[in-house]
Amino acid sequence: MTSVLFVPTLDDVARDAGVSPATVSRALNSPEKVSKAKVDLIMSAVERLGYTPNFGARYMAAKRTFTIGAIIPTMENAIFAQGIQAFQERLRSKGYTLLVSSSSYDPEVEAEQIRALTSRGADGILLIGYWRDQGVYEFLEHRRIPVLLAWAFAANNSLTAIGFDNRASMYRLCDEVLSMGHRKFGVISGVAEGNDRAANRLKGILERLKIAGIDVDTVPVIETPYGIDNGSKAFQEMMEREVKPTVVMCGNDVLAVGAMEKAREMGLSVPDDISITGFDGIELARIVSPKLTTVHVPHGEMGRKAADELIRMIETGEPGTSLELQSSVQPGGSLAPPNVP
Amino acid sequence: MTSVLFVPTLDDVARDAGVSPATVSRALNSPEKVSKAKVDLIMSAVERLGYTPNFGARYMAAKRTFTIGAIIPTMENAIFAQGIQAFQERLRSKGYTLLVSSSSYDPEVEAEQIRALTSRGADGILLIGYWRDQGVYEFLEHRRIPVLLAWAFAANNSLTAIGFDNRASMYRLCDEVLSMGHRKFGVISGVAEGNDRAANRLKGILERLKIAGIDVDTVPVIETPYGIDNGSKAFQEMMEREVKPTVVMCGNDVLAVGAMEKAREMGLSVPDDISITGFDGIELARIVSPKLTTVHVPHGEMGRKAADELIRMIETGEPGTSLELQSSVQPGGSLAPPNVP
DNA sequence: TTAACTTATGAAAGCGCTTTCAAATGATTC
DNA sequence: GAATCATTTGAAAGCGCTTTCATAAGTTAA
Repeated sequence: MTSVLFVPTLDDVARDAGVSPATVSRALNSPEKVSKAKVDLIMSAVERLGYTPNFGARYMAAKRTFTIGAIIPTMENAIFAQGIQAFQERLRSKGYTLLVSSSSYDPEVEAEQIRALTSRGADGILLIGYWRDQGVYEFLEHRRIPVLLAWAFAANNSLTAIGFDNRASMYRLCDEVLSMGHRKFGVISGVAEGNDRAANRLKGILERLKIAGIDVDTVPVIETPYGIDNGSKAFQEMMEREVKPTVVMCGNDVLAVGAMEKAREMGLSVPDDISITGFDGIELARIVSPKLTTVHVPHGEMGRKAADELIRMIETGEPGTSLELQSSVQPGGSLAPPNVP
Repeated sequence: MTSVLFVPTLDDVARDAGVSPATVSRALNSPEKVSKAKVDLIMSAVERLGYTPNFGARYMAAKRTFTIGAIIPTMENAIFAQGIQAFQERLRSKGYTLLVSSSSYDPEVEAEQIRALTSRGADGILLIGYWRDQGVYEFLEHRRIPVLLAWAFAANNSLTAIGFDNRASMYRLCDEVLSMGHRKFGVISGVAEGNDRAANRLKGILERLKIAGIDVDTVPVIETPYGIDNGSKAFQEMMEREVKPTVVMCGNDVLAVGAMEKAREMGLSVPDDISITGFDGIELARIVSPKLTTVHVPHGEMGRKAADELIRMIETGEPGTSLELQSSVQPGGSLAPPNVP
């Protein structure tokens, strides 16, 4: 039961409706320029034939596809999920389609995806964080493809970003931890190389500790890719060392939850024996017990604002305006004053 | 510092290399048809000019884009992450680009995304599960776009699928639970309407219970969207009822983990006071304590095989071959015999 | 009624690529 | 050395759309 292969084109619609292709095109893209009667006629022909525009052709003729690309480092865990979801919903409500790729934290792959997306006519692109080869930015600038960065914000950077200050956010959380009386820290960080978010979070901790008069060189820091398992492994490694910390600050919630589970497994009570903190404020952080003390990031707001701004850049051709969003410390039971034995 | 807007075309490359556009096209797409000397000449021109093909034009001329689309119900939790990651890696290794959209479990949105992806020239499409409006399949068949379904497998269905039998998998897990001696069941299912995976998992449980002589009508079933929080809420609701189950079987790991956390919060010990099971075998299931008894699904294998088969369908034009993968019960500490008081 | 605008429509060019077809070149055979 | 065949190349058509430009039709003003 194979149907006849006939994919209707705009010309077919025109013929069917008894008008010219130009009129069909206008009826579809700017109906206010076409008489009401013809619009109706054309729309019913579209319906009848099951016409869908060919975006390749549309792109060639108009250089517009109403498609926006986003490249995220990973889909493996939920750190980007909520923000991207909000981003997509907002785009959709404004008539744009979001296409997502993931780069597995590999700069080569990311560069390739960027080329793929622009070759396929993306009107604009969302990327995560700042750090990437300068050539990538030159390529995009050269092609006049609007780019917006999210999940990070740096005041003195000319690139358009809508995000939060990872360093300052972690700095404030560290404040909180210090105010509880902790002096013996451990850090489980994401891989900082090539990842400005991870690097800045780490920096935020170390800067604050230095100011607190703590010898930063003695603070154990383990870098590991985001992942629950990796958090567990890193925590175990850290607790097997000579000097044990009273608090372990983790680069994100996923690592922190891994650490918490390992602590439980090792018979350590959180927060009585050890405090643990996270970053991101994903669902997971609220659900573990005790709740994770973490940094709440306004994912939804970030996604929506990013969508609005990127569309504005695309439609006006103006340069983008960066926006810093505020994060906040989200208290949970996983952080408490250290137990002085 | 704005650079001049000059996006080189294939014609520019041809001019630069002193050959015809046809030769450039061939050098790019089937270099074996062009003399070695010219290929080198052309490649260095490509390099020098920073040429990237325009896929819109390529699609128009050749109806091929080396792009594959996948539409997954959600990115909010990790249930599809691992499989899609494997799918993407395999596609990439074969020269295809994966573009992902998420439908938020909304059939309307999914249909729209399918149209969007085909309009943009996807060579093939990956969808999750079977159930969707017949019109969608007709549309795709009519356009001759190969479709492959994953995460499900039904023997007597003509659609090509690479996945596992959700009903049978859950049936076997239920076997296991029964063999522990449980007779009082509770079920926290995903929303079954419009979701064959959720519906079949539920069916698997109820069928098995019926055979075990349990009055299925008395088994409490709560349907709720996948989400840790929702699992927690559902669990609480279930435990507040008159008759309390000794085991709660959940539609996936995310719900199960939510249930486990709520149990802990309510002061119920797992598995002493209550057993809990999941489905999927994601990282989360291994990391909670006790480990979750769940159904292990071969995500990676499924992703890779799906990529291979979809590419085969695209490149040969032949109809696809379905493949059933085997799931297995993954034992964890969350399931134990009921405590007879 | 006619001039002066507006508004609605169509003809046709062109976007950047692939591919068919024909021609040219080179290699092989008798 | 001519005939045959394989290989390499280029000219040109065409994919489905948008948009400019020109024209036709409908309004308003004089």
